[in-house]
Amino acid sequence: MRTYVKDLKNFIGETVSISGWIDVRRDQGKMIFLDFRDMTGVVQGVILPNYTDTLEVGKTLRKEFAVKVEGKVNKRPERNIKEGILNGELELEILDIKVLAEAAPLPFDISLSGYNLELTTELDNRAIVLRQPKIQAVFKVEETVIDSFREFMKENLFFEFQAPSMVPATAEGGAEVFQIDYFGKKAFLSQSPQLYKQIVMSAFERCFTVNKVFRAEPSSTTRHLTEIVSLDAEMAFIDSWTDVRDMAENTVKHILKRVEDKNSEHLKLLGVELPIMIDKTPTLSLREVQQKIFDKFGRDVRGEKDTNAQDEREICEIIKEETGSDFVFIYGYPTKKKPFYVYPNPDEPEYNEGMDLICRGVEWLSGGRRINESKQLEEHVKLWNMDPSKVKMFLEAFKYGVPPEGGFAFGAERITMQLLGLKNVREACMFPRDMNRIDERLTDEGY
RNA sequence: GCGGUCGUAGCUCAACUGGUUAGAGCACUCGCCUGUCACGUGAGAGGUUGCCGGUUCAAGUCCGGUCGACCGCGCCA
Repeated sequence: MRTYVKDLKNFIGETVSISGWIDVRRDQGKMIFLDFRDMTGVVQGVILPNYTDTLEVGKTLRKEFAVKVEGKVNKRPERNIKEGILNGELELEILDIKVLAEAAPLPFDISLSGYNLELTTELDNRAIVLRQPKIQAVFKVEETVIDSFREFMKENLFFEFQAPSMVPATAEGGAEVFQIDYFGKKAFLSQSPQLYKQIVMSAFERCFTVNKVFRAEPSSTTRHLTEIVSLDAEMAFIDSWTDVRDMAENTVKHILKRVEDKNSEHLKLLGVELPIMIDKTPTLSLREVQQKIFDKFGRDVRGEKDTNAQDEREICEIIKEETGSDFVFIYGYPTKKKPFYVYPNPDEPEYNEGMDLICRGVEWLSGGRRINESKQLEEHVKLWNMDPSKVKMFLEAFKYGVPPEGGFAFGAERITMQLLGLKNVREACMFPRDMNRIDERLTDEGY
């Protein structure tokens, strides 16, 4: 019967069997200390001087050997108690060790304190690095982000569906897409489930999807990947785009709360403070944002059709100072600058009711109200120079009574990156794909 | 795609304005060590300084090219 390392405190005085990896070996000559790590934690084991056979085995053990250990759970002598760590008050008196698998010498230090790699080394050695506690912490936080998104959506009666990854034509026209050979014909990898979630919304009222999307942007930056996890939501029967904003805000709030609750140990390990979302997240129009940047920094971006990276950093700085919020919603972009389905403000049709949520200078989420009227939608398709036959199924959905609606989407990797203050989105993605890497580095000669 | 910075041991880094045999920590190998917890300690092994060419009495260091990395911008959600 296997005992998990985290439960050892319930077995003081008893003999147990644990399985795990050797974290560290500290060889004292006549006695050997071994730290064992399983998925639940770490415990110190000791081979005492009178176990001569086991000591022989102990001499041959190295880091990361997978082992099965029989031992007696003892309270530590008073002077050897380590405060504040798991199993600091106990240790395992090792009776027998069976090697399940030997490990080659590690190419670098993966211990908690010794780990220090360049990003490219980290990615070139992903399989090994995944054993490092801080790296594991990042992905456990990401797991919570995705779980809690799903959880909040379901609490609010959103229906989860699976969006397709292979699509017939570019959905929005904007971003670059990957073309695939589809039985000798052209198909594409989906860059967004946008049109599908609107179709599903038209029948299910509220829906969401967690799925992979692909972008062939030739963008080599700290926040672009070619394959990302998109968290998408869409809801019908809204009164205003602000209903969508509120839902987005509450979703993010829920995610922050869950991460705080479930990952406190991981956050501590990574030494990060979560961004602060105040009760009512400040909401500004694009023009208000540009005016504020002008007033504060004297940099005139008034009249620009969108925010750039510097604008986003500066407006976050201003809002943080004014309100304490790390988040800000920006709405009211030039209609022509956004996709065809975004709803134009009826009072001022050259501006739309699309919105972005910016946090600490980086975009987290985008969304807004969509056009729900069939005729207006068809007009926009023409105005955007799109071929109506390419979005036939989409347009059809809107012919049969679709109420005012909207939605939002965000990237799981970017959120994780931002939550944890990571400098590069690749750190928030277990197997990142970018222009120069698909697990292996891509070169002109190979692959 | 453009610009900046960089490329030295398995990993992380050092080597002042060009100047002896390119160093350190960790990891690795062989010893010593009965309370360590990043154990300590003695010794050893490990390098075509990314690659190609050039300048110079002399190049890790300077120049040109090339490949690669990181950062910023552009593009993009």
